[in-house]
Amino acid sequence: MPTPARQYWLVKSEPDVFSFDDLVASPKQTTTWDGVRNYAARNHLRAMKKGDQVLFYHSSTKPQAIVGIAEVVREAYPDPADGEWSAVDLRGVDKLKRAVTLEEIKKKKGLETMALLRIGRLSVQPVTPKEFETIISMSS
DNA sequence: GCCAACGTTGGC
DNA sequence: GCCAACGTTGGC
Repeated sequence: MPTPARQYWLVKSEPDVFSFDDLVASPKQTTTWDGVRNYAARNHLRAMKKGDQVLFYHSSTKPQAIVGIAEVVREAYPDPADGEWSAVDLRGVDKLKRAVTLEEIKKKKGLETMALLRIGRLSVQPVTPKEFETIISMSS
């Protein structure tokens, strides 16, 4: 079977609760991404494949920004607290040299259609390869 | 199965 | 701290 194309995602976290630095400081830089209780978000979790790249976004903080890149290291399995829901394991890969703020994303041509801007409250969302690339280019 | 009430997210 | 957006719950 051919290797499937790598997919891209974005997850939100309140840094006061769990920041990207917390992820990197975790054993093996890996944590269980659980507690998601929204069906759209759950479906995205279930679609994640090992090796997919995940933008790590800090919400409810100043400034809100994408701060790092994580990677899916374990595909969806039952949420430890409630098996009806799903969890994945994420490993912190790279902290962005420069955080890409929500304000910059709003202004950037080509990112108008990012789920981050369109679907405010979705905590796990898909990102297109082009959007991913643009964010990376903005971070250096 | 509809929809009003309620709860939560998250930008401002 | 406010409140808009919107997902979820529960009565009917």
